[in-house]
This record gives sequence, structure tokens and C-alpha cells, in this order.
Amino acid sequence: MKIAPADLRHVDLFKEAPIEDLDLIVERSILRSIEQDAFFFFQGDPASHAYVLISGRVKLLQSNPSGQQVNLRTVKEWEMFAALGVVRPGASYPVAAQALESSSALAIESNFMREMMPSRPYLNFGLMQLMTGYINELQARYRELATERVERRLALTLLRLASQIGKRIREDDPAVELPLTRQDLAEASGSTMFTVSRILAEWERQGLLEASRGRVLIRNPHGLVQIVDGAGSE
Amino acid sequence: MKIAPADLRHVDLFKEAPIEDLDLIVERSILRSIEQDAFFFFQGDPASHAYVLISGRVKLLQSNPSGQQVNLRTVKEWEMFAALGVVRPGASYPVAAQALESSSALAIESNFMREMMPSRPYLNFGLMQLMTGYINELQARYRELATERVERRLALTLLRLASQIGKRIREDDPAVELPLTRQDLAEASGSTMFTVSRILAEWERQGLLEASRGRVLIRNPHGLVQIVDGAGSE
DNA sequence: CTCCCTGTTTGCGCTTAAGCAAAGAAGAAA
DNA sequence: TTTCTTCTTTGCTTAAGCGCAAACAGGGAG
Repeated sequence: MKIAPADLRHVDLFKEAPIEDLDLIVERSILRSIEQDAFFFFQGDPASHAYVLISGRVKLLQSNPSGQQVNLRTVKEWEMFAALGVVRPGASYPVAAQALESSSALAIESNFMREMMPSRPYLNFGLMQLMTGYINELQARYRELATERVERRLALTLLRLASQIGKRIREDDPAVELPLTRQDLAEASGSTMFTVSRILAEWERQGLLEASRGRVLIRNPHGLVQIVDGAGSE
Repeated sequence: MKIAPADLRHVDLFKEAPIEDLDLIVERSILRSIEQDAFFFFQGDPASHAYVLISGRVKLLQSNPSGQQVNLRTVKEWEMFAALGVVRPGASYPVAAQALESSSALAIESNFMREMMPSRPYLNFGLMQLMTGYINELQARYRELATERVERRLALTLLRLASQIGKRIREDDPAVELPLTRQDLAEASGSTMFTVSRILAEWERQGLLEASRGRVLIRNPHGLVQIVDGAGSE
């Protein structure tokens, strides 16, 4: 598989890029394909590359010293990840990047990106947009984790993930599919596999979704919205 | 009180700025002084200004719909806050900024900053540095909140706050003072006033710190470090 | 000096959700 | 088909820490 430079226009950061830049980027980068559960990189590795996900789904995880993990972000095709390494030379990845399904991504050298930036304002602006968006999301999630109960957080997590990496199963159906295990959802919502399993079972009984092995199909997103803004404001 | 333009060199973002830029900034900005517990701005206000704190201490809070608050960051003199509003025209502050003690800050129009940026690479780089640092901290705190117990989180919170806004009481003494109530610490560590009060009382018994009304004096920071990496890895 | 406001402490009960164990499916591999 | 692995479910127990209520205390205002 080959990447056509013009395809990179799907990426927010490269929307406005001149085609010569995109040629350069594709030429200087390599396409890495990995299978499900494999890693693009580990937490602590030197942040040598930024990535553009071409296909598949990737989660970004951080572990604490005793090995417990949290899911900090989940990425779909034409999104960048590990882009922050571009800013500080010599930095390490603060997260690991693991494939939720077999995935391929374009690996762009951080150094190369850094060299391009001074003469290309669009890169500066684009990166800042990325970063502000990310900060806003992190702040919101931090607040949720500190102030909301598990059930509410899980509903918010499902809705967020649905919009970020969900796959519609049919054009005219709001139902959305997520390739995530109970454990993944626990790590994304700040809970445990057991609790997630129980809550999903209850929601399945209510017809809001269908949960199967390694997969959740959200049948009725609006029902989750109601849980979010019903179950706490009374 | 007047700000001398050269004083702005204390600010990371302006370390490398030419003096003409600093003149411009001071000229175009206003100094706002507010008393303890007052706000520089509220969550949801249009993000019209970025701030440089000149004196005092400020906390950045986010509230959820039912009014519970979390403390997202705490700022000391010569640090910037609300700098992200510069990136997206028309954005709103996602947080409120409240003074922990009477404080004054230089309010710089976001629009003005934005106009300066294209021709001043140091601003771009500086802002990105700020943002990456902030993202790394947020990610770490998110992970802590999701995976660590209250006692550990509170120790980490105290250590972090000590290094960020702590005041040494004497040159040769590691003891550090924080102008925070139990409630503040609860909002910073993701817990409750009651629990924080109990844990601080215990640590006071152990001689690690002295807790008084609206103030914590950390006598033995190293003792907190031991709690952090003792109490979970066994 | 006294009052009053606001922050703090502490006992107590209670809920949430974590955590363990063990059994149960769903696929994949053989 | 049978086996194996991995993910999931569910009952049960327990601990952490939340949250109420009520008493307490520091320190500024008058």
C-alpha cells in the first residue's frame, strides 16, 4: 500500500499544506503496519516520530509504576498522534500507542517536522489547534473523573468514543460500533472491568446497546445522553 | 504600581523577546489587581485576554453542571494563564480564575497577541512549550486520579503544589508554605474536605507538616515523597 | 473584649464500587 | 470436532472514602 501525498489533506494539520510539502513528507516518512494488540511505540521510548494513522484504530495508554493503565486518547484514521514530540527535541513518549485493530500509520521524523515548522506558519497554527483541543478534552475528562459517578462517566466515555472512533453500521442508522473490550472501557472511564460489565449488562437490558466480546454496538446514543443529563441534575 | 517592560523577561514566554515587543505589550495591556477570593474571569466568559500574574497566587477552576469544582492549575507570579484563548478567536474560558491571595496580573488582549504571533516565532515556540508542559501534567494527574488512592494523590498534590506555588519560609529550610484551605486541596486532589482534613491531621501527628486555617506548612517534603513511593509499590 | 463568620474537626453511618473467585461463552487453533 | 485461550459474567465480601451533623476554633470587625 502506498500513500498518495494528496491524501494527507484528510489530516487537519495538512489541510492547507502546499502539495510540495506533502510530497516531501511522504517521501521522508515510512508506513508502518502492525497487527491488533501490537504497539507503535512504548511509554518512555524516545519521541523520534510523529504519526498519522492511515487505517485502523489506536489507543494511547499511560501506565503508573505498578502497571495499572489508563486510556488517554483513542485515534482513528487521518488523525495524528505523538505529535507533541515535535515540540521538544529529545523528549520521550509519555504514553504507549497500541492497535485496537490491525492498523497502519505514516511515521514522520520529529526532527524533520521540527525543521519544517519555522518556515511554515500553517504547521504552527495547526499544531496549536490540535493541542488546545486536546487540553480542553483532558480538562473536561479530569473534571468528570473527579466529580462524576462511574455510571455517568461510562456514558460520557461511550458517547465521546462513539464520536471519535465509532463506525456507523448503516448510513441511515445512528447505531455506532466500538472495537473495545470491557477492560478498554474501564481504562477509558476510570473504573474496573467488573463494574463496566455490570453497567453494560443493565443498559443492554434496557435496549440501549448490544455488548459482545471485544465490541460494543451503541443502538441508542440518545438514551445515553439522557442518562448523562438525567442522572445527576435532579 | 507600574510594570517595567524588562520585568516581563521573568516570564518564560517572553524570555527571548526584543524589548520593543515588551514595550508594546505593556503599553497595550492593563494591570488588574483583585483581592483574595475575587475572580479575574469566570468559566464561560469570552476569552478576551491572556494574563501574566505579577503578584499573588491564582487558582484555575472548572465546575460541572451541578456546581462541583476541580482545581486544574495553580499559578504564581510571572506565570501566564488563560494563554490558550490566544489560539482560537472567539473561544470562551473553559475555567474560572480565582485569587488565593490578593493578586495583580497584566491583562493582554488575546487579539493583540494573535496579531503579534505570525511575525514572531519565539511566541509560537513559547506557547507550544507551555502547552506541551501543561498537557504532560494533565495526563499525569488524570492517571493519578484514575489509579491512585486518596492518600497517595494528596501527597502528590502537595508536592506538586509546593514546587509550583510554595513559598520557602527560610532560605536554608526545606519547609514550604501553601495558602490553601482543606477545600482547595480537596478540589486539587479529587477528594473531599473531610477526607483531606483527616489525612492532614494524621500527617501532622507524624510531624510531616503543620496545618492551620487556610494554610499548610510542609515541614518535611521528603516524608511525603516516601509516602508516595512507599505506599503502593509493596 | 466579645461577637461572628468562616473554615476545620470528628464521630458515625452508609453507599459505591473495587476486588476476588469461579463459572460461563466465544472464537481461534489444531 | 475438540481443545485452549481469552474475555466476560455474576455472586459475594469488603474497604475506602463520602457526606451529614454537630461541635469547635481562629481571627478579624466592631
